[in-house]
Amino acid sequence: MAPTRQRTPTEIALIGRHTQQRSVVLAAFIRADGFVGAQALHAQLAADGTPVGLSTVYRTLTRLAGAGRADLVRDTGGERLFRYRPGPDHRHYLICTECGLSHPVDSAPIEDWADGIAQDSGFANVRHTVELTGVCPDCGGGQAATERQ
Amino acid sequence: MAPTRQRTPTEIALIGRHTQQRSVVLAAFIRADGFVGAQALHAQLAADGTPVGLSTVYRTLTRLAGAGRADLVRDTGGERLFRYRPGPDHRHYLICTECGLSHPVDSAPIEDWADGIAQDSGFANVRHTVELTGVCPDCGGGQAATERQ
DNA sequence: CATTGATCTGAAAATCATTCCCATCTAGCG
DNA sequence: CGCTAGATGGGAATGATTTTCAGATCAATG
Ligand SMILES: [Zn+2]
Ligand SMILES: [Zn+2]
Ligand SMILES: [Zn+2]
Ligand SMILES: [Zn+2]
Repeated sequence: MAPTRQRTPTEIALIGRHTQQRSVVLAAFIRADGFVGAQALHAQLAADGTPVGLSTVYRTLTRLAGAGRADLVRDTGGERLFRYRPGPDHRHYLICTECGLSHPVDSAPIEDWADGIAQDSGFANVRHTVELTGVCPDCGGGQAATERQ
Repeated sequence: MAPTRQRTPTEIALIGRHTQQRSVVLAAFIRADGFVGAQALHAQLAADGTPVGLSTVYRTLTRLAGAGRADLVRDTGGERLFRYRPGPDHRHYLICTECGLSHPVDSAPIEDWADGIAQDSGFANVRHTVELTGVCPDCGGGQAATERQ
């Protein structure tokens, strides 16, 4: 194997000590470029010839999410899917339930709305989760029906 | 025990055959008046002296959700929480993370926004999940900080 | 460099919600 | 009253995530 020089991504500083495994996990996570599950990432790492323990993958992703560098959703099966978030920005996605394609949406109206609710309600520390799911044009055969959960 | 005549809630017709267990589960579910997990409902039923199998509780709640008579969210631990929905209406709540108090919010702006996204994106069958959580005035001691997930 | 205490890793075991299996009931219909 | 598709329940199975903990690594220090 060629001696791959590891960079030291600044993200790692956010989540503790710098290690080989974290470098590799982070790199693969970024490369994934979309929502990935811990298990899938673990499998990918093994396939790439840089195996890392499943626990370590979980720990790394969980910490990244905690540090605000990863978005987190749950698929319908209850599995957690992570998505790398380069900056501190906050956004929402429309995700295809068939192929996983994720598509950022303009969420300014939501942010304003949520901020307004927070103000009016008297609740403290108001957070929101907004998920949009659907079937993308490539996957959906036909007519566009819009339903509400 | 007094012979409790069972009504036949119309909801049950939506999800199949009418049984004692379904009556009892549905009654407890409605009485719960807020988000409940299947396990909690199962425990409640046992405490009420009308034990029902856990599988049956799961089946009943799942079917109600399928029939559109229950809202469904996941708590941070991955557990599914159900909430009885009397009519076909659709709404969103601001839920206190401390005491569980849920507070309906005006979601018209969200609905419009989501509908707009659905239109523009070309995605079919677009659904949305919107959850607001915070600490209600009774539970929160002090100043109101608003964070974004 | 060598030392050393704090951290990290990973394989296996433990958790825990949810689903599956299947022998046994029962609602609903004639 | 029978009959049968549908329903029940308890225990086993599943599957994602977490915990455990002994040994490996890191980074700071002398
Ligand atoms: Zn798609
Ligand atoms: Zn937002
Ligand atoms: Zn409260
Ligand atoms: Zn809505």
